[in-house]
Amino acid sequence: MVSTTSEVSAEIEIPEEISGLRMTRQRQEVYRILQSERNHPTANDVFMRVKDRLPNISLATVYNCLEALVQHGIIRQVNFERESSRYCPNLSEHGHFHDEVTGIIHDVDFKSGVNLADMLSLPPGAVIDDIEITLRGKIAIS
Amino acid sequence: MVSTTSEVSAEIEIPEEISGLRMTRQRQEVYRILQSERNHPTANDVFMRVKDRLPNISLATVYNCLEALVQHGIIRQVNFERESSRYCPNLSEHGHFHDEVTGIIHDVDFKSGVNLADMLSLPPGAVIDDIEITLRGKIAIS
DNA sequence: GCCGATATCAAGAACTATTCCAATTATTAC
DNA sequence: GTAATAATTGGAATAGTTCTTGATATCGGC
Repeated sequence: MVSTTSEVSAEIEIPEEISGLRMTRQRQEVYRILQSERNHPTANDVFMRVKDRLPNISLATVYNCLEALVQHGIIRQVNFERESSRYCPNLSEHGHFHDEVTGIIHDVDFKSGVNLADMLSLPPGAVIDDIEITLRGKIAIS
Repeated sequence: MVSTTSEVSAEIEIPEEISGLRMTRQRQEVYRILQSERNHPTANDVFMRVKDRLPNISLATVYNCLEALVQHGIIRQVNFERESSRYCPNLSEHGHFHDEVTGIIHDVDFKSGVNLADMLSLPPGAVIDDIEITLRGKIAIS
């Protein structure tokens, strides 16, 4: 049994397997939290929230689950400076704006037609596998 | 006495104070290493190299020096994933290309006339203080 | 040049995020 | 149902960095 309609609000159905990864109960719940709270939580944030539903889960398992989900391309791991890693279910290519005042992290999409690699003087022969863009700043009061 | 011409090759003259920071012997030597070896070394790399000239320096002092230099805008701290921080004397706005095969980090300049913020759908009112661009990939054999 | 105030340094302990390990439990394939 | 495999747990271990404390060096005023 995966879930019933009698459970808490906004239930998200998660299949038993995603891109070859067996979705155990723990992985489902970890994934569900990332889906419902798009706050870019840390492993510890996820751990504290997932305990409501799986009181016996360990932090190591949360790390394992997050790693498995990242490895299978189901979520993304995001790092700011040397702070704790954060996790993000938004798979579209995007950057992150880190509000220095509130600490909130906003996803930032590229405007259509933008190809970032064209803007850069890359070393000759460079083949890009991944791009990461992080902005830090404030949001002016309007 | 800061240095003499009899010392090792490619001596770099460093003033006694840079942007309000007192340049102690330790800070000078740390800075000198960053200037002469543009490898984006880690704190530990710097520590090992600086011991040639200051055998009694401690790792904590290297961290302190690097922090002071970063805080005064004399060098930049660069982070990849959650690896050790690396340090970089290149103050011009630039990104980093991380070669996954060799581990070498290449500075990547923006092509002239590019304003990155224009390419992004930022949250309304966002004021950017800092942009960080990291690319990961390989360099194709030519 | 001397003296108190301040800044820096050194050494090691402490801290934190993360990973590793060994034992247990769950799941799958047959 | 059983053996093989994979996942989970809890605690120990690790690595990078920061903190603490006492010693040392530097600065500003006299």
